[in-house]
Amino acid sequence: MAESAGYWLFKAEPDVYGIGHLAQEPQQTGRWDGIRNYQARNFLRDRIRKDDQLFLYHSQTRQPGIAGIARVVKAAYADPLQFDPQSSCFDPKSDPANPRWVAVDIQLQHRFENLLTLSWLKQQEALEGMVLLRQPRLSIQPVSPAEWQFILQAAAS
DNA sequence: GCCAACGTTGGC
DNA sequence: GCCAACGTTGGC
Repeated sequence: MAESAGYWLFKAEPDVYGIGHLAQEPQQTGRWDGIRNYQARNFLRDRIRKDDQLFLYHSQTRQPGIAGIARVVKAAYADPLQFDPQSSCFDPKSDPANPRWVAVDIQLQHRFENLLTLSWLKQQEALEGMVLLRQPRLSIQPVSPAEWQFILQAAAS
């Protein structure tokens, strides 16, 4: 049986690396690295596939919310930052033969004209079950097909 | 395996 | 900057 592409939400701090930075990259494609939380890592490593789609969510900013859509163009591979002693994401305990942390590459697909704000998302009955609202600190999280469709429709209108 | 101490996230 | 929620660490 063919498995349909998955839907996800990735959090970004727009001051550090947000949708604006991704838009500047060649082919609007960038590496999603620096994930250092096991639950998020497990989604990245074990569940996220090439061609899955994701919402880019801006956190740690004056107006948090969903800024646009991207697509996974390369599935999980070892995050190079974990082996770079200069990096704030350096992990001396990660074994190169069995890397602890992974990255994926994503390509920007669409930047919403208007941010779908967190306060708006919270008001939608259809989104009551969203992981974003139930587990606010998880940086990589699944989105249900119904939630995905609902948000896409709202962004288009 | 428990749990206290500490660190991080992220909305406000 | 504050603080609640949650994750990680390390002694025992």
